[in-house]
Amino acid sequence: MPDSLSPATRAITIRDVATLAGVSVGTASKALNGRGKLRPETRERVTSAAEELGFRPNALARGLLSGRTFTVGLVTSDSFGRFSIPVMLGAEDALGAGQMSVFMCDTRDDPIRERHHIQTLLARRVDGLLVTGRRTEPRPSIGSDLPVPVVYAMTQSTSPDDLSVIPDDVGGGELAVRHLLATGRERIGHVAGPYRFLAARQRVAGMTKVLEEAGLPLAGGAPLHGEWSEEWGRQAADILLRAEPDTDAIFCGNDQIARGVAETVRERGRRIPDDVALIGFDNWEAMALASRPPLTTVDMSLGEVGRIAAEHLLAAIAGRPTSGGVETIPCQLVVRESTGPRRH
Amino acid sequence: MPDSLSPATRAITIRDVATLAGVSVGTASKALNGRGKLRPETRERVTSAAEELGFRPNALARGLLSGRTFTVGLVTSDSFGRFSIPVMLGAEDALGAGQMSVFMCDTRDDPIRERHHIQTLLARRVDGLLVTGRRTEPRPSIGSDLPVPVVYAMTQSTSPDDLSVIPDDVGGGELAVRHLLATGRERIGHVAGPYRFLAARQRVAGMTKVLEEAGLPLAGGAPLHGEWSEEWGRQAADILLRAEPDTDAIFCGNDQIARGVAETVRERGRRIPDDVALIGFDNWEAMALASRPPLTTVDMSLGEVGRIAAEHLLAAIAGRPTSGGVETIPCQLVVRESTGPRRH
DNA sequence: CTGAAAGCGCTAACAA
DNA sequence: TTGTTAGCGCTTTCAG
Repeated sequence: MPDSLSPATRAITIRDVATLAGVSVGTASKALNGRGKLRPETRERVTSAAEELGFRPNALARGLLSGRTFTVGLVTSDSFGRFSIPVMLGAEDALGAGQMSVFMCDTRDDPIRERHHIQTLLARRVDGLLVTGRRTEPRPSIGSDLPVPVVYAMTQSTSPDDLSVIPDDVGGGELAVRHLLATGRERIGHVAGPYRFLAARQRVAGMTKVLEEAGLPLAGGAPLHGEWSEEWGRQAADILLRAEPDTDAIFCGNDQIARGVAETVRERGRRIPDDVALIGFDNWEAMALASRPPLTTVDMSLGEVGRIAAEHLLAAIAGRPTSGGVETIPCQLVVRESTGPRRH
Repeated sequence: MPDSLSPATRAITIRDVATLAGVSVGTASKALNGRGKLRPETRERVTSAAEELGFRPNALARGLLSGRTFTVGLVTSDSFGRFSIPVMLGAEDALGAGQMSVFMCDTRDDPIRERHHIQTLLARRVDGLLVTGRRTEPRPSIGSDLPVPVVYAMTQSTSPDDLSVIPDDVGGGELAVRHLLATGRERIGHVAGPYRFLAARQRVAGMTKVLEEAGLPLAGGAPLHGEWSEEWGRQAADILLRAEPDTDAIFCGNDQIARGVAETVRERGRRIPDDVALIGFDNWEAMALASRPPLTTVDMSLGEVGRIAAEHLLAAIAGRPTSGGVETIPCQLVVRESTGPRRH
């Protein structure tokens, strides 16, 4: 029975190309890879034969031979969520430039699944692994004796031997408050995310540092910790404005909180930013732009986090490993209409 | 010089296992794969040798030999966006169950990049391709003579020979309006997304069908088309309520529009849902839950879309292809507080 | 029941 | 300059 119609036709091999060009496979290989000494005309014959047949070398065979597959595994515990996606895009960018393909695996926060995925990826002989997460909290290392380099992005390993790349939340907090100070605010409050989040605590730390340098107290005395939600923003704004009616700026733990705060501030008849300036965190555009007014916010440069992590991984794969430790990527201030000078 | 410390040590091969077990590689292979007839004791010796060495068969070698790699390529033009992600998760679910690993590629909407990614994936000998998008609009086929099966998810191919799986937007529109009718509404308006989106037009079609069946006119006479934004929702609600002050329900093209509509409705002193019921589309939880009140909405079951598409792909890979055409996946109504009976 | 050998598609030595 | 050969790690005949 003949190999029927279309989708089952055998793939083109270099032997087909060699035959069509009237040379041996070895010669064809050299011609296609620009190796060795060949008569230009021969090279040309092979090239066009390959072109004509639509030849694409079998990556499996190459990988088997060379020990390099030009693939990396991207293991995420964030179910491709809001934070890991920009990280992945940045990583894909850097890896794509290096001709690497990416295996994506979602662990659903399950250590068993994680181990299984890593085993599978190693069996596929990936050249390296990128581990991403949703939170910057330290997590257990995926292993210290793996046969390929590993870089953590948007999450950090508890092991100091591993390399982790995360956003600089402390710096982000500093950036936010410096901006508020620069626009003349002096009674600044802070509505934070849950205390159990490292990111929330670090943003507080950055803020505190800048306020202390400026010799200013925090409006309300202490940061208000709650959920990362608009609802919490609404509640907290109520609490804060009741306790400190002359608050003239509020730094919010994320954009959702900021949006909730904005609603309450407006409902209480204060103008933004004329009476109260507002700054968020994350630069989640769907939130920040739809808020009234659009939010000034801190962007964590997640694409950069992914890109840098991927570049470290590529370097390690190329035999130039970065030593272990945590690398933080600076945040960027994105100024919109919710901050500006006071107007009475 | 000895093979130094950890990360560069050669991977374990089946030959190592065979040697340790004191058998030939052929025997080891049979033992590990449960093939042929072996003395149980031999099988056991091999198994534990493999265990001891932490042997993982080289997937490249297997793929080279068998012609099956147990990988698929997932090509997205949505930059891992809000719509393609749930689709991918659903797909990964189905594929993972089939022991398939997934190569992720983002085309950034660039046909050149797309072709390049597909070539690369084919060179890697993926067993199949999944193409996803952000819009349900027909798009050019990625090719009719590819050596592997292809399924489109959350986007459709212009070619009737290709299989596409998309959400049933018409049905979603019907679902929404039927729910409004069931809660006793009779003056229903519609704030839609941009007319250039197929999804927007299909939701209108579903709505129209149900209203006609019920013999009711559309409040405002025609759907109001605009951007998929809160801002448009605010504007459109103003227009609609001015033109038809006794509107008692508004079906919105998506959750962002609904949220904008909600704000305006409240600002104009109407209660939701007592005076005006509101229903959104997408079930984007960050939006739908933060809206006041939380939005009843239509969920497109994107996870299902991805899962079903992946299952068709697996079936095709297994030699049982589904014939070409478009398969639509039903939407689900998610009832929250923005709809309910009228109360005067 | 087990071992030896061939071969998947490719590249790199070595011969011619 | 080109062809031949060996071998990457594995599975699968086919002998023993």
